[in-house]
Amino acid sequence: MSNEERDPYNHYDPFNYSHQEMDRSCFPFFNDNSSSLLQNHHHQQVVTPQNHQVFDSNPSYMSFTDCLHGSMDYNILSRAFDMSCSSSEVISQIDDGSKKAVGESVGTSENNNPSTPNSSISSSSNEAPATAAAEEDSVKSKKEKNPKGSEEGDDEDKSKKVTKTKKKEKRQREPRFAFLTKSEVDHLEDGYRWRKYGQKAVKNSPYPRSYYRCTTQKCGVKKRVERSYQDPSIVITTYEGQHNHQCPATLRGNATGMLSTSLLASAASGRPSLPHEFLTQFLPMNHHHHHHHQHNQAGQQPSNSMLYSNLNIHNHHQQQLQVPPDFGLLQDLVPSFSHKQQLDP
DNA sequence: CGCATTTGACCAGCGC
DNA sequence: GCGCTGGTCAAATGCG
Repeated sequence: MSNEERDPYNHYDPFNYSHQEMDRSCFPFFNDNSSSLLQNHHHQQVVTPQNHQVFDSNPSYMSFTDCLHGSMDYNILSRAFDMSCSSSEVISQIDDGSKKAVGESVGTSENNNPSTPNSSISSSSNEAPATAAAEEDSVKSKKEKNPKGSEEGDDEDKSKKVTKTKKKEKRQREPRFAFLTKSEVDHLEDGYRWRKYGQKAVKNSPYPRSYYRCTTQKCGVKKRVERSYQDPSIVITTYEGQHNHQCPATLRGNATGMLSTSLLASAASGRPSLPHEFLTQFLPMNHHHHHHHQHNQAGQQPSNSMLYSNLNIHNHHQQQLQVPPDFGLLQDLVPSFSHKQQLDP
């Protein structure tokens, strides 16, 4: 009780992304009519952000923006963002830094792949190889309750301890970013295959939050999907981690794929960090009108509308947008995303 | 039969 | 230390 009152983020904070740093960037989505992949939506709203408060933040944190800038040609991005979008409108896109001490126990995506502890993922992020191991450990400790993990039962105790220690130092999680989408369906098609692994009720919200994991073997990307309780027409999707594989939809070879490919290529030329993730995630998202029905309870292909965007790109120094306490109110968020603070001198 | 979802239990972090 | 909360696990179940 007092809990909520005290915590300014509590009214919202659907993903508790960083109670600290958060990069709230919005950007125009790939919205190119020319790319047949996108069906034009009649009511496309493009909102611009506003009410942004900018904070200078800790150096260890790399904002989404920074990543973008650092690893890829801005022109490409700009161009991409210039295109108009498909059936859904991105209302806002929020980048969450990697930090996060919040109640995320394990959270990191890699830990899902005990089979490939040091998968490509680890190399791409700020995490050391040891990290993966640590996560693996943590998983093990968790599993101790079930008898099946007989493999290395001996190490369990050991693992537990180690886990604890490592966990402490680690604490860093995969960078995440979220965006709001106006959609009737909860789980939007984004070209990847996801398996739902959990669902929880969201505090103060009648809508549950669903947890998904990329089904690709070595890929540990996760995403959370929930509907805004403030505006039920808005779906909040949070991605975490980076895919270490191609988007299945892309492989099919379509316009979107091409687009994504080129973008990815540029991304690859630099740091394979967030941008990559970002792009791989979003691009496919726009062509989801493609049948490719998924195991989605909302199998219908809807009229999602991506609203949103605003990419704050600052090359000079690390600039982060931290979400002000009231950011939590979606109500504020959405409508007020009408302009974003321009930091440019 | 294989894979995805459902769902209650479990766990870790945090505030009190 | 306790309770709350978010996140995850995994058995059961559903579905093609």
